[in-house]
Amino acid sequence: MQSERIEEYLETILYLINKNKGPAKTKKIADELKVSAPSVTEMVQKLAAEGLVKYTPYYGVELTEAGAIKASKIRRKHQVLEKFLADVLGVNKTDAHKEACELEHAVSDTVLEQVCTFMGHPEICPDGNPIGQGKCCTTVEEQYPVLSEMQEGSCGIVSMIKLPPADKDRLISLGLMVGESLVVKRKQHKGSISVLTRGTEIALGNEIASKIFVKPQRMIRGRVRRRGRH
Amino acid sequence: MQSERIEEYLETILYLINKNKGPAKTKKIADELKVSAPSVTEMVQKLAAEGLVKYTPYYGVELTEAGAIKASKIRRKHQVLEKFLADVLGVNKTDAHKEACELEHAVSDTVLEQVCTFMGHPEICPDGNPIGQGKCCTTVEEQYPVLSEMQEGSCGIVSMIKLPPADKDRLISLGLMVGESLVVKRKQHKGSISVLTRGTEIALGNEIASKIFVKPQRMIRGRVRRRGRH
DNA sequence: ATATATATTTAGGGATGCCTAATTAACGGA
DNA sequence: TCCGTTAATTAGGCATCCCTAAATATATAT
Repeated sequence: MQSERIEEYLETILYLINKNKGPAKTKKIADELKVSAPSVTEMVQKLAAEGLVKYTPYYGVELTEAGAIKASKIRRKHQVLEKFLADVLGVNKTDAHKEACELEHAVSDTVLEQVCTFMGHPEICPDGNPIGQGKCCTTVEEQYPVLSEMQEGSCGIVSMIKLPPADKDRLISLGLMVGESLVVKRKQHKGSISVLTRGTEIALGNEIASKIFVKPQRMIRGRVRRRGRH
Repeated sequence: MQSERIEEYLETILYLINKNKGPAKTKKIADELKVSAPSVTEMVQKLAAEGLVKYTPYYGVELTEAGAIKASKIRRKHQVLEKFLADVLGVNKTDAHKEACELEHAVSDTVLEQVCTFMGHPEICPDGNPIGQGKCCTTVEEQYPVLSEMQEGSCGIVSMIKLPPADKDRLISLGLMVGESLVVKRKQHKGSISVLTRGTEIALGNEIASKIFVKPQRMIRGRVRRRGRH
């Protein structure tokens, strides 16, 4: 497994390219990573030798296909972790960003997906940028039914809610959030649906219900096991 | 900030000392860390120079006070993270252990406490060993009231449940778990108490209620904000 | 166009943490 | 006790990633 320094450089290069809409310059990279310019030149030559960047001396650094993929992966890792730290653990934004920088290199791909799934595949990072989609995100979208398509009596666990924050908050205040188990009570006219969550029955219109992805579950003694019980 | 390699060595040395009830031998450390024996000798000399271990050539390595403290901290980090991975994210035990090995060096002290708090200051690691207490754990115990001491009408968030797993599970099935908000409805004779959680009223005996630590909260529009809403 | 400032690269080293090979110390059985 | 085996250490090197100083290329202003 290669150095986490490579990841750091790639991530920075991607960031600078996006920011300046042009090749990443040696000095900018050096400033960003708080290393000297010669260190950057050296590392960039190494990255070029590994086929991760295209390096044109005195011009700047561009990402190759392979480099861009790697960089995007790390960026996604960073964002998912930042979101997790801020939203789940309540770390403040500034710290969350810094901590995510450290963690992004230590978290495996598998665990990252599990973190993402735990949060219901969030779409926006606390820093305001959209979070890149991962395999786990598309799997949910492609393979899990939306609430409005579920049959009466079936049950499952809310896995993703693809709604704007305001709607999400409203659902949360009704007790319907990612990770929560639910049972479909009644399907009504025009796609409306009523579901049971933790003893409360909620009625949802089709526009809402068609944006809630649910992982189907078997019923266990009248109660669906909730994940994350500690 | 010093190398994460030092942390790895210290953790291993602590592990071996506990396991063999004697000084950690060079070869054992080498095997454990999958490095050569000379690498161990070298690093151990460095650790000794920094006052973290007592190193007696041909005899073995012991931890100094400072080294033991550092090692215990890392051990605790590892355990809390392992618990988190296994219980919250659902990573299998073997993987959880491996992943925790990577993460333990990247997670800051602050974030670790927040992870610990999120889980309600667990006492046992999935590996079966007891988890060392941190500052956050003792704070809860010393500063937060237990449920049985709370006044009628007061509310808060369940922060720690100091009960055996079986009792915990029973509470979970009643909807009472760490992170859940509750309102004290009625205090009854002999320390019994009834609480409202998510619309359900639960009655608890004193033995149980006196082991549930609650972080007091102000009521917000009739509903206590739940942490970790994503 | 040219002088000056800035960016970049080359040259030469240093710290860290790992390795193999060779040497030396400790241990256990005949 | 002595010898062979195993463990530990010393010696010498390598890869990674960083640095400063000096040289060179580029950009800017007059």
